[in-house]
This record gives sequence, structure tokens and C-alpha cells, in this order.
Amino acid sequence: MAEISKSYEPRDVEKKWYGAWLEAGAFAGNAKGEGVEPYTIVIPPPNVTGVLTMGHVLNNTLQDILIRRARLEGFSALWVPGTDHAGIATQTVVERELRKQKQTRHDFGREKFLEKVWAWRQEKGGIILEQLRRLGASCDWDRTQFTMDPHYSRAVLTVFVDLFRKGNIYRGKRMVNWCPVSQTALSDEEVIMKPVNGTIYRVRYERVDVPGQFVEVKTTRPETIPGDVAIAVHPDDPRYAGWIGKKVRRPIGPAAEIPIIADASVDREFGTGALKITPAHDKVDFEIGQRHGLPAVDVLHANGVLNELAGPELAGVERFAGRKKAAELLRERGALVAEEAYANNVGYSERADVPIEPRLTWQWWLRYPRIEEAKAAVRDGHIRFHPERWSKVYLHWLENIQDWCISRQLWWGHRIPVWYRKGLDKEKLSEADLADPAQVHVSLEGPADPENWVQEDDVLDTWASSWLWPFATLGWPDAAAMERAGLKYFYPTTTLVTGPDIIFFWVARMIMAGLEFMGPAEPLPARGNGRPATVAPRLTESELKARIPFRHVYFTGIIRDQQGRKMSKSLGNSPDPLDLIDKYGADGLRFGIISIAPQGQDIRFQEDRIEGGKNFCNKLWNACRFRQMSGEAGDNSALAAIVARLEASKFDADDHAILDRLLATTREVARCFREFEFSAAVQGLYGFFWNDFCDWYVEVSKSKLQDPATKANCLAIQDLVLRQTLLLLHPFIPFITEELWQQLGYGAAGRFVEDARVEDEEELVDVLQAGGVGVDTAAVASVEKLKAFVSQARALKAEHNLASRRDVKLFVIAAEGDWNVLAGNLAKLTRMIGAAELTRRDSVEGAPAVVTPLGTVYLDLASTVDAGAERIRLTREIEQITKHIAGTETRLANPAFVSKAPPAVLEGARKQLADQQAKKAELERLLKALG
RNA sequence: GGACCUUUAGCUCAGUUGGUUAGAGCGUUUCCUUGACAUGGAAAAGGUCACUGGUUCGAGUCCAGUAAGGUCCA
Repeated sequence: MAEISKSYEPRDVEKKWYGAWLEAGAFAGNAKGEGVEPYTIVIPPPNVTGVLTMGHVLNNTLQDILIRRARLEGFSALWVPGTDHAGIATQTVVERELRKQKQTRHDFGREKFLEKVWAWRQEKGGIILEQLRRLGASCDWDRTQFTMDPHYSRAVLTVFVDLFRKGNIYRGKRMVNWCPVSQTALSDEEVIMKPVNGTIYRVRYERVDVPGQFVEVKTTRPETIPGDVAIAVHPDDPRYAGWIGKKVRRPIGPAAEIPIIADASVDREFGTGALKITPAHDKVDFEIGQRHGLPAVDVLHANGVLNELAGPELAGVERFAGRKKAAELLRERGALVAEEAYANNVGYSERADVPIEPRLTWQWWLRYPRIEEAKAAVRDGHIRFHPERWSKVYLHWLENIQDWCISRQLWWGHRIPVWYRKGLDKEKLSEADLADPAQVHVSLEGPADPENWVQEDDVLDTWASSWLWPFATLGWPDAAAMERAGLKYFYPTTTLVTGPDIIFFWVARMIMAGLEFMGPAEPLPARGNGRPATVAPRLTESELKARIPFRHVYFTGIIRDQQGRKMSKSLGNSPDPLDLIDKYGADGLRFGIISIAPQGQDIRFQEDRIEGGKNFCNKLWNACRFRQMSGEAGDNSALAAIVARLEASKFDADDHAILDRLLATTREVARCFREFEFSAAVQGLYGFFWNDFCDWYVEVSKSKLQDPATKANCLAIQDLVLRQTLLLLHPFIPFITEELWQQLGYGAAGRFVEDARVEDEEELVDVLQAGGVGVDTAAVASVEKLKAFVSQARALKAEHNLASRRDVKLFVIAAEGDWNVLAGNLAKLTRMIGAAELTRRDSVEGAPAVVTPLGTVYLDLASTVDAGAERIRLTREIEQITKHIAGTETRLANPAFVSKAPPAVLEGARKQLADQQAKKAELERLLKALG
């Protein structure tokens, strides 16, 4: 076997093993028969436009950890990868490219433009998946999906047709969030509220019947005044008693007299208590307008430029310029009373990052199915959120859910499968038309006589395709494809890993989609447009369990920079993960990012933790190297083979202690996986491996390996610990653990780590017991004392500037039992402390000393010691211990404590006091001896 | 306006049913190139656990309130 090289070079190791895994088909998810449980994850599909961010690194590392651990635990694991067509985002990117050549999508037309987008996707769409491979993601790449793949599109359109026929989808003219840049409607979820410092204008409207009398309103949007159709006041507002029903003049825009109306929804406290009503440009105004039968006067073009209805002075002016112009016009006409600074919240388009316009348009709407069952699924624990608190956010959203605007005025996406009979006026579509197959055709195939029909131009919201991800990626709705993909076996999936920012966009909607569509196939109404008014019966609990898309949802934190800002492309504060992989290795990056990602908290990114990840890998590498250099490899082919090499009769306290810690760590890691506490798992493994194994066991090994009597057992212990540690670490750092596993010959020849099974604590105990090995807890306790002894002796040396000297002599005054413990470990102790010898004495005079749990250690420096300094040090220590004694005594003197505290605590306190008093007495004796 | 989260060492954070003298990594100081590892080893300094009250024999931990910062929903 080749020797492990002196330094760890991640690049070669990573490339080699990823290739080997792929070649062996190690990531393939196969439906297994009875007795083998599935473990399924579907990737949150990254935007096809995307490149890997730190968020992806965290998210996908977590999924990879789960899926690799699942393989090690014997599950049939499947991780389905893929990408999302990301309607607006992708179209925007391609249009931006076109704009560089001074072209727009309209220069090409729908078909040609879509060809361009597909070409772009062909070229750039695989980048992010390639990057995930660098990270080590063990997805079943043969199953890679795209939300615009033919079969996936079929799923999306099937769902549309089905929900249309069930009457959940309708067309309506409503206020929508309109993005003037993308020129499409957006769902409420795609609107980001931002605080904006702006101006509020106080504007007065003159009464028609009483010239010189005015009603004042406050508005942030004077450019919409030409669209005003009324002024509203509260019916009980005494200030306006007698004004209701009178008319005022619109101060700008086409001349008009508009009524003062009374509406109870007006807030009397805000501004002057009078509100201008502009139904076409404000949701609340629209509702008031509806109640009062007022017209909606839309003064904006779709692109945000004011139109002719705004009047000749404003027509053709862009909306923000129009605002200034409107203010000027008002001022000229004496209608502007005042301008005040004003901070309010404005809705911005998520993608284009410009203020949205409330706009009245015809759109397709979806009444969500299975809302009640979706609540129950989470409330009753069929789906568990981690951390649990997100379920509250989820439930709150479902309580207040609004119909979903699913149509987008884009070209890139799933074109809505609706055809209108030629000549039908889309602007006057009624529910009766929708129900009439002679007027509106809805199907996957389209009408048989296409020449008589016109297809809907709009496409579906991207999320109206990704909400089907957990089952559309498993072949739904095609029966043969479902069989091939193993939907029946792998669904419901096990765990979803995602960010809380898409809890509404995606998580909630997937749950509703799963509940609606994962039942036994319900035949669609074969003919016609369906649209029954009946409501589907509530799902039973067992139906619910079978239909949910996943059982656990793990919400990651958001990765922030050092200043706590979100990482974003525009701020340029996000490191490129590929650079980090080059610098620290994929394993180092994975280990580092997980170690700083506690459950449920946002993550402050620190590159030094990634460096720490690399350092840990290097430590692991070198510890394995030390094992290899220490002696011949024994039979490492299986755990039992290694255990068979242990010689229980030759165990010393250190052997017991390291096995005890290995068992505890095995248990702790298992607990962390159950509780989704990945950073705790990593920290536990770090502490165990670095402190317990390397700093202590490997160091004491150096003596044990010198002795032919203990060498073989020591090597077997090292193999046992390294094998199990590699198994526990493998999900977190797969590459290096695979390399070392192979180098040290653990497991069967020619097999991977994941062909082995990770033993849990009980299994480990059983195998040890079968090999005649039991852990002696008394021995474990004595190692703690030995560690303290070594540490204190080293400190004593350091304090006298002898840290690096290895020739000092140490004397110890110890009780018989303590000395026996020391005497049994002399070679190790002198080596660890760096002393020439350690001998027992009955008395020592005037030498610096330290009190340890195994006796008092003296440095043989009687002649050179600075008695003054030593006196000060001892006095300080006595002061400290006296304080602690006082604290312990106070507790014990409290009768309530003595009578109420549990016996174990009481006993502990008494022992503590005794130990403290003994130590103090010893320190005082030392001080006195100094003279 | 409503909900949630955070506040512990210079920095970033752990701290799992309340129980010895509150931990880690990084940074800092001193020493060490001793044959696994300087991507390392040894030692050390550094904290009135945001504040105020309460419950308790006992509170970083539980409860109430206050302050500051953050997130989401209106």
C-alpha cells in the first residue's frame, strides 16, 4: 500500500474520488424491495441562470450530509437534482443581453426569442450543477430534471387543466402588482416592502358650490390626481358634516368635478381625514370605488409612463418625473398647500427592484386546494419543521391566504393551455364563457381545429411549476414514468432542506399540491370544462400521511457577511465558493460552513472558520499517517476483525478512556442527526478527534508503541478509533475520508466507505463485548486525573520558563493509591510532561510545587527558585481557593439546600468542599515551607 | 400595528429537561522546527452571561417587563 503523503492536497483527492463514485454509479437511487427503507431528498432546484453562492453551499452540503448518512445507515437513498426555469429571472437575463445590442424581445417575436433563451440555457444552464459536483454533492445525476422538460411541462399543464375543471382556476379583472419594467403581473409574494424616504404633498380641492372653500388631502402620489374620481371622508367626521354629496374640482388633469363621498373605512386620524380616491392606482381606493360604483381611470401605460388620460401636460412623462411635474402644476395653480418629508413602505418588484404599480388587469387566479389539510399536516406533526417555530409563520400565512395570481405576461415559461374561440372578447369573459367548451378550450393537446382558436398569451408563474417538484420529478403524471422512477417507493420524500425565505413561495405550495394530487388517480371530467361547485371531501389522516410531499423540513439560516448584511451579487460581498474550494478544498469548505451554521440562526460568514475546516482535514490526514507509520496494517477488513485484534488483558486506563469517548461521540452524532443539529455534530467530532484522540491518545501511544507487549493492542485501538471516526465524519467530509479509508484498508477491498454501515453505539458495544472488551469507567475517571496532572506539571514548568526543557526532574508527594496510578503510567507521563524523571518523595523543601488530583508535584529547582515570586503565586492561589471554599460552605450551611437538593448534588458539594480544603491545606503547607 | 429571533471572552458563536470554578474557534501574550501534523504543540491572559424584577435551596438556563439590534407579515 502506498504511503500517505506528508501533506494533504485536496484537489487530487477530490477529483479522483468523485470520478470513481460516478463511474461506479454510487449515487444511483434504486427502489429496493421490502425491508429496505427509502430516504429521499429532492433538491431545491436552483435557477437555471444561477451560479453557486454560499447559500447553495450550505444548503446542498446539508442535503449531501443527510443523504450520505442515510446510505451509511442502510437506507436506499435518493437525491434528485435539477434546475428551475425561473421565468422572470431568466427572461430578464436574456433580455439584458439583447439590450446590449440595442434589441428587445419584440424585435424577434415570441418563437425566435424563446429559441434564444433555450440556446442560452443550453450554454449556461449546466454551470451550477457542475459546481455542485465540485462540492461533492452525491445527487443521482441520471435523474437531473428541468422544470421545462417535456414530461415536467406535461405535469404542469395537467395540473392547470385539472384545477381549471375543478373550478379552482378562474380569470378575473383585479388589482395586481404590476412591474413596469418586466411588464408583468406579480404575486404578492414577489413584492418586497421597503421603507422609502419620500415626500407627502398636501393638496387642496376647491368646492364647486362654494368657491374659496377647499378640502385638503395628503398624498405621496400627486401624478395620479388625474385619475381621482372622488374624495372620501368618514361619515361621522364632524369636520365634513354637510360636505358629503357636494363636488370638488380635480386640480390637475382633464377638468372634472368629483364627488365627496362617505365611507366608513376612511381613517379619520390620518392627515386631514379626507382621502383622494384613485381606483385604478390603489388597492384600497379600488375597493372603495367598487362600493360606490365609481369608475377606475387608469392614467398610466403598462411601462409606467403617464397616458393621455393624465392630461396634455403629463401625458408621455415617466411616472417619477410625472410626480415632480404634477407637484409643479399644483403649485402653479395654488393647489399645493405644503410638502413634507415622509417615510413610508413601498412595494418593490423582487426581480427588477423598482416600485410596483397596483394595476387593474385581467389575470388568471388560483384558489388554493387543500388549505385546511395543509394546516393540519403541519399542526398535527405529520410534517415537522426544524426549527419548529417556522410552523407558526406557515400557519399564519395559510390563515390569511389570498388567491394566487398565476399568470405572467412573459414568454419564457409554461404557456397557459387555454384557447379562446376566435372573436371572443377576452376583456368580457364571464364564468359562463369559462364553463362553455364552445367558447373556451382547455386541454393539454389544444383544440382539434386550431384555426378557429387563439391561445392565451400568458405563461404560468414559475412557482406554479416548482410546487409540483417532489412528485413531478418522480415521473408524475405518467404511469410508466412513475413506475420507472419509483414514485411509489420514494414518495413521500423524507427531508426538504431550504431557506425560510421561500416558505410561502414554495414549501407551503408544495404541501398543498402534494395533498391535492398524490391521491389515487381521480379521473378528470373527460369532456367539457367541468367546473363543479362541489368541494372535495376532507382527507383522512392516513390519506394525509400518504400524500404529504416530505416529512421533515429543515430551514437553514441565511448567510451574511461580517457586517451582518445579506450576501448579494450587487453588494459584491459574497465570496465565490469555487475560490474557497481551490483554497481550502471542498471538504474544508463543507466542514467550515457546517461548523458555523447552528440550527435556525443566521450565519455570519468567517473565512477563518473555513480555514479551520481545512486544518481539521489536515489533522485527520496526519493522524492517519501516524497510524500508518507506526506499524504494519493488521486485518482491518471489518469492525469485528479489528476488535478481534484487541487484547483486553493489556488495556490500560487510556485504552478504556478513548473507547469510552468513542462510544459517547457515536451516541452524540446519532442524536445530532435525529435533532438536525449538524454544527453540534461537527463540533463534537472535532473535540473528540483533536483533543481526546490526537492530543491525548496518540501522544500516550508513542510510549505504548515502544513496548512490544502493548504495541499490537495500541495499533488495534487506533484502527478501531480511526475507522469509526472516518465513518462518522464521512457525510461531512466525504473526499478525504474516502481516501484515508482506502489507504488504511478499512472495509472490504474495492468498496467505498458508503458500502459499509455506520454502527450505532449499541452495535459498537455489542461487537466489543463479543470480542471480550468492556469499558472500565473507573479507569476512565483516572485518565481525567492523569490529564490534570500532566497539564499542571507542564504549567509549573512553563511558569519557571522551562517549558521546552526535557531534562528536569520532578518529585511528587502522593498518597499510596495516587502514586500507584502514577507509577503505572510513568513512561507516558514523563514523555508528556517533558521530564527526565518522576520520583516519589516523602518530603521536599523549598522547591516550587503545584497541587494536583494525584499529589503535589515539585520541580527540582530548590537552589535557583525565586522564593518571592513563588510566595506571591501561592498566596494568589490560596486566595482563590479560599473564595471557592467560602462559596461551597455557604451553600452547605443553608438548611434549605441541605434538605431540598437531590442527594447526588449534596454529595457532590460535600466532596467538593473536602477536596478544596485539602488543596488549601497543601498550598498553605507549601507556602510555609518557603519560609 | 402584529409575530418571531438575537443580546455570553477583543471578534464570531456553543452552552440539550435549572446543579462543581460558564466553554470552543479565531485573535492576543510567552515558549517550542521534539521523527503524524508549524495547516502543528505547550502554557497563559481575557466574561458582574444586555438591564430590572420574579419563581427556586440554587438561574446564563424558567417567568414578566425594559432597552438595543435584526427578520417576516400587515
